[in-house]
Amino acid sequence: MLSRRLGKRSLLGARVLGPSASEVPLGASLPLEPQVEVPEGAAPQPSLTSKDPVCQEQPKEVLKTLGTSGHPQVAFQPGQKVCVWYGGRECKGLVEQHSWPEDKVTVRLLDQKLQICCRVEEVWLAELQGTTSQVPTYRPVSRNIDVPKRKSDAVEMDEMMAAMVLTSLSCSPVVQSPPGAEPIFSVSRAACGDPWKESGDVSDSGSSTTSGHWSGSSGISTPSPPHPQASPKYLGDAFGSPQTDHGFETDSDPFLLDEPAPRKRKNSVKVMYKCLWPSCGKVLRSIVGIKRHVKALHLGDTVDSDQFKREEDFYYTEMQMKEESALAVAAPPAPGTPNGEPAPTSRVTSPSLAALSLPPPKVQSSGPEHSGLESPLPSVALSKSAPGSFWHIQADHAYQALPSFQIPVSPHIYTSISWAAASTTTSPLSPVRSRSLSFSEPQQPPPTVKSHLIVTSPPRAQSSSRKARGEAKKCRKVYGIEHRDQWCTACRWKKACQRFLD
DNA sequence: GGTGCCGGGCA
DNA sequence: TGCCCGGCACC
Repeated sequence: MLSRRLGKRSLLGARVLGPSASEVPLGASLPLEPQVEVPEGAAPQPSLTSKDPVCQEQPKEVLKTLGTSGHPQVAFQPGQKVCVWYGGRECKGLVEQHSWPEDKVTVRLLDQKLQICCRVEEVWLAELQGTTSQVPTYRPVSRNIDVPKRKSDAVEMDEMMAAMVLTSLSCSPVVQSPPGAEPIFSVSRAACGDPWKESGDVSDSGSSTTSGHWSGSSGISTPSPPHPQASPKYLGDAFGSPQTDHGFETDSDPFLLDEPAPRKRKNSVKVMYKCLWPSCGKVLRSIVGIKRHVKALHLGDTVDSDQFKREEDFYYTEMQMKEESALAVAAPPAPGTPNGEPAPTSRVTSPSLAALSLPPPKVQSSGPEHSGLESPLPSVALSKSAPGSFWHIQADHAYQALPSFQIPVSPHIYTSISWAAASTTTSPLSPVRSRSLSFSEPQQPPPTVKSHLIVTSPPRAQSSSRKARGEAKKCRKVYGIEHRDQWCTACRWKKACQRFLD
């Protein structure tokens, strides 16, 4: 499960070049190979020769990124009946010529009176069709995943969004492909006619791949395209409007209306989730939202097969960004300015890492949620006025800011924080009294550990959540309600009195 | 019921 | 962050 999750969650898995079909059986997990190899190795260029004008009419549906690493091929004989993928469907034809050095087969289509030139792996014997053992190594459907037809301007958005995704992923320790890889890919894809664009309606009926989303064969393996039944709103949102498709979405997302917005009172680090779907990059604030986004927009809502369940888990990544960065993200960068790319300040987990780090939102919540008294802040330098009021000021400051370990009771006497019982018989404002502070010490283990350190600690409240009522008089009692203005700030705010600490 | 104060809302 | 208050537990 985990391995599967890791593999799926990996963005590399979203768009990687795996070995050819002969090297990896169908259904096997894809190896993590940087996508940057696309332009280098098996050239993702048309697999057909350009010498034959007919070849230039080769259907663009045919995936053009087949690996050429020499896997065994069938030797086609002239006149042999074969099947070839053409025009989005299988066509029967006769082998005209099989050029071994080029691994090309010239096939004359029977029904279209055409002669096409294609790779060996794109051709399979007609008489073997239907037998599983001889399923041709090239099945376009399994490698060229359906993508809905796009408008022409979608190409620009593709590049932009791809750059966004890649930029964010460039921080990943797993992905090390240079940032230029993705644009190269996009450009080449666009240059070669954008096979995504025209292959949207290719049926997957003949494919026996495991999930339909992932191909075990070579070539540009991409996840399944947006489901054609996805709501038009989201289709338009994701593909139609570059202005709004920077992947940033606030809680106005109707999908998120039913989930509580995370408290942003104290958390400075915000966890956001970014869709890793190619050319999407949508960023949502909640895991549920991103899952729904992936599911609804990319995987398709109506898919009910088990193989698609929780598939959306693998198409988003977790980002932790500072609050201001998150706000900056909320404002879409100007189109065409790559520097407007949201820069997660903390980290961007690769999909695989994100899988390990889930559930993420609690990661760094401990610090801000702690009360100020438990925060290991440095001593607050105080330059207060009269020594007589020093304690008062210090006490009040202790609530508003943070007390140091040694609280100056007077200019010469410091009271160390301890759990020792305080003498309540002394005058509350005596500058020489010994005082103990009952609030928790910073940088200390939980009270269970502390309790054995101080034998004389007063009985604490059994409830750890609520502080025991102190024995000392509080401002309310000392000054009375009529002199509320003389109370310490904490008392005025109905907080734990910081002037008459227990 | 009075009091202390935690938790949370609001500006 | 400062200020305020509801509500709860303790006395």
